[in-house]
Amino acid sequence: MNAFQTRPLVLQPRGAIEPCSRCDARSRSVCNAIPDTELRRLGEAATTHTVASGSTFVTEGEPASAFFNITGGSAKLYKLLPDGRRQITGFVGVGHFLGLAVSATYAFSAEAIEHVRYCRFSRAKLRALLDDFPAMEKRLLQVASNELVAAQEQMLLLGRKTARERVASFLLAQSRLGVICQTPRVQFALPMTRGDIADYVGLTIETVSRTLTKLRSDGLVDIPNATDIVICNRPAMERIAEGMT
Amino acid sequence: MNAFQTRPLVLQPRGAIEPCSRCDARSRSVCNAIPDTELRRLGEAATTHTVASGSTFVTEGEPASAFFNITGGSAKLYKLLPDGRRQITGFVGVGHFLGLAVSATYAFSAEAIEHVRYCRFSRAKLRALLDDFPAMEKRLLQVASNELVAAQEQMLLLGRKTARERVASFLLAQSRLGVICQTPRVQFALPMTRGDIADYVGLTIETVSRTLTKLRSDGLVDIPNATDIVICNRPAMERIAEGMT
DNA sequence: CGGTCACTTGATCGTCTTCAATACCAGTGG
DNA sequence: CCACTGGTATTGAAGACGATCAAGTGACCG
Repeated sequence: MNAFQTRPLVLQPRGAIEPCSRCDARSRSVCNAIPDTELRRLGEAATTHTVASGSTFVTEGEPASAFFNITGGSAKLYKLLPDGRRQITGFVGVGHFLGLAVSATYAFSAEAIEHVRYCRFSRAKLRALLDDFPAMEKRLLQVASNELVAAQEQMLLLGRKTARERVASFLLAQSRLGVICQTPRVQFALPMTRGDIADYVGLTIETVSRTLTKLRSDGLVDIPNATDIVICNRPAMERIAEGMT
Repeated sequence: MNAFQTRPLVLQPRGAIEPCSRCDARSRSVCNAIPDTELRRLGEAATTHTVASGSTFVTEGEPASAFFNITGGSAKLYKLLPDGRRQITGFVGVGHFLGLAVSATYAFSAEAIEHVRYCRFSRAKLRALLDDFPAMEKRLLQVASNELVAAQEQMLLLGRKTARERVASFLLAQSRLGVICQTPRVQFALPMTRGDIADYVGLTIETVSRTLTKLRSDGLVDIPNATDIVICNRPAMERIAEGMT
């Protein structure tokens, strides 16, 4: 289940090639708490990196030396049990901030599922930034609060929902992120594999696959290919996701 | 499963009877980010309340008008599905801070499992406090980060662990909070019911009960009565909790 | 084309749930 | 003192949902 792990390849001073002022992630990330006039400070605190799909760029249990801000692509965060069982705790995209843990080691691993670009802040430099820009700390607290709410929602899914409800909930959540076209039907892409979905919603690959085909045969979704999904009947899907069937 | 809901009974200005300087919770809560000289500010921002066991003092979906700081007793936080399925997302005790959600409504309900005392801060007053004491905001961010780590651990439990592993993990986590006596054996109390435990670890009451008796017959725990637990073999329990059986 | 990989589909199995009965304990009132 | 009650926990038997094991399909790529 775990792809062969490679290390990040590129490493450059942040401001050199792609200043924060032109960053795709800025509008969606905590960085927008820092005023335009101070963007150089921000740029100088970070280094940019890119990793290929399948690369692990954060490893659970290793010393938590830095924080990360995703500026391109998407990744999965996960925890492992010693025998290899895996729980994906979240998928993260552009603008997401990683590694806030207070403890000395990372509590999760992160692996790119698409080519990922990110900024890396050492603990010390982020600390200095936060001290100078309390607004950024406020934003981080907001972000963390929202993630906590999402985590509780996911606990409800993992602890109490059926396979059908889990898959429906997952599809709806994904549809809210990356919509491709929005007629009455809502189409969007699933950048992750069935195995990733399974490890996220606490099922097996086979059950995810079977559940998707069942949803299709029930006329609730369309699956033009393995990576694209169309929700044909959103209200019905929402009822399913909440267990109201 | 949900007890009849009553409303909080007592409501008094915080400083009037029990100043923050003598608060049991202070050392364990975010309040300790506020210097002694400013404690009056803190006291005036809050009102104190007490609720009996079984009372719901935060309700999912209602307008999120305030934040809470537990100063006595313990409570459970949970989410419900429309058909009554319940997921307890956490048990909280003295010093715990509740209600950080950014959204307009509470994302969870809170019900006392022992007689609970708490301080209530209106959003506006907490906002003012945080603006004046950035150290408190820093502490909140730390707390939120730690809770996020705990939430991920719980996702691993709910998504990937067996019944035996879940119960063992739960007992170990509880043992780290309220130890009564610590010989080689570790005894502690479980203030919550079997039903609460079940809804926390994503099982049924029956499975929790059966699993506990199995752990006892395996000589791993002792169960002098329904509310007390003794872990007889902690290393073995830790291996079980991590799936290394 | 052969190989790999992701996905799908089928058949069987096992863990946990469900349903049901019983035990237990504290509180209440005859 | 004891029967009665309501809530909680334990235990047993049967059943279901999802896991596991296994085979087959299709896309992509050297």
